Amino acid sequence: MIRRLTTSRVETLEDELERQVLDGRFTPGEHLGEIALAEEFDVGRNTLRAAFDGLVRRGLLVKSRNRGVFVRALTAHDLAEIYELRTALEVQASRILAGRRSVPDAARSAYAHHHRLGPRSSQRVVVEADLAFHRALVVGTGNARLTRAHKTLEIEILLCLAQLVQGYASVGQLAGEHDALLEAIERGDQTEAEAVIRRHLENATLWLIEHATAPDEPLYTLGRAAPIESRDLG
Amino acid sequence: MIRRLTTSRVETLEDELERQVLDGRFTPGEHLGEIALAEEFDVGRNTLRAAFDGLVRRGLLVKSRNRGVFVRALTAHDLAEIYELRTALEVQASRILAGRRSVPDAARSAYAHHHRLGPRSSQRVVVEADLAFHRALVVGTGNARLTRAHKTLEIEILLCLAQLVQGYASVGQLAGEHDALLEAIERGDQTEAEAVIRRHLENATLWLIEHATAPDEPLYTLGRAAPIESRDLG
DNA sequence: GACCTAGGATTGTGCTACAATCTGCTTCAG
DNA sequence: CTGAAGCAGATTGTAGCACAATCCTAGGTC
Repeated sequence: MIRRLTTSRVETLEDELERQVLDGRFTPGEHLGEIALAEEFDVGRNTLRAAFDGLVRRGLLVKSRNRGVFVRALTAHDLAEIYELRTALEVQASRILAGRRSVPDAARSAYAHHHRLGPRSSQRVVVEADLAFHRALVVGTGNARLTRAHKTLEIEILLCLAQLVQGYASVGQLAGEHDALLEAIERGDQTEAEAVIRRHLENATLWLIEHATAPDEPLYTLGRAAPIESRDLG
Repeated sequence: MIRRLTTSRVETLEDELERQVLDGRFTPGEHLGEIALAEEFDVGRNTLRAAFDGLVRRGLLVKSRNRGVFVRALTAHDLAEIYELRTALEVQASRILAGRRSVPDAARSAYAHHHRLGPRSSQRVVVEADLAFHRALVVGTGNARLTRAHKTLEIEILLCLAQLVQGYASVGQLAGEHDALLEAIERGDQTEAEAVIRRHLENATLWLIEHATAPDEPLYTLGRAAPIESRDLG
């Protein structure tokens, strides 16, 4: 794989903004002004706008013509949508892997790492370990498009966790289900693998929605209201 | 649903470029120069670049730093990837619909429209009718993210058809399988619905790959070679 | 209280300038 | 003749300005 030696200003900015949004620097629905931010990051307005575009397409921001971009405010409904799509992707990945009877090495080590975590680990670490396991399954298929779609979802999941859910399922519960999945894949049992991952994600959905703090409607901030519709998710 | 009254220049340009690429104005791998195209469409370089960005993220173009954008050259491998992802999405959609025992009205009328086509219909019409049926299923779930992902794939499928497959499966074959799917959804039989759509798409994949003209490697045009890697699909 | 209007603020778009980088050609050593 | 090094031209990357288009708010009128 060929890698570029330099990264463009836009990409750097995009990553930095993503980090700040996921870290909760901005409140959900907050308006991001071009001029102030371009000045803060010391980039041109063009560059900032390009970075905005990227984050809009990744679902972290929403854009409203002539009003600017806003931090996406997610709802329990979004959570449900995200997990439906996630289920679609991971079911397919599990079936593909089971069809080959091959558990990716990365998935095995991600499983071990996750399983090793104790109850004292921070939520951040647990979440990342859990996601890493699931990611490894998808990446293991070798399908770049499947992987890209999953990556987009991961980011949205992190945004959900930042905005409307605190806490996370216990390591023990998750690891048990992960184990069952790996076992089914190893046996080449596609039907069972699908059933296991489906149940696993359904459990996760129920848990998350139950622990979601926000109602079904987004929380608007004072001042400018977040837009109703964005072009790419409408 | 709220719609904007005006469309931005970037969006217009993006749609126009998409149309031209799918219509085969450019050859796969062809380099698109900023200055010439900005002049042709009578827009600023900024605007054109924004449109490029959109098409890159939609997978129609690939971008290479300091070299510009190129028309994406698809291969049989891409075709396989696309259909794996498509299967993931449509399986999930079928299951959701079967879980509700509800066939969307749009799917029913799309089915009727497609079924009504004769052997004299142009390929373009048949393809669009077939896609419309599948699209209706996904849209019918009401999941905007599922829908968005599917829409992206539709565009890539059209690009595949333009670049490396001629012809299309017969209406009779497809309609029969569509009918079986609707029937399973109506009965609320999730397992059967999944099995039917899986088989249907697998058949389609095999047919397409068999009829693909290009080998597994992309065809490069003379002059500037298309880039190896793009950021979003790497 | 509902509606209309003016003003201020922000984004949308085009243009120019210059830096960064890639590509291809020329040159030169072996 | 082959291949590496370096130079020159062309294209993209980024910043900054100017002005048009649009939106939001506030204030006034009925």
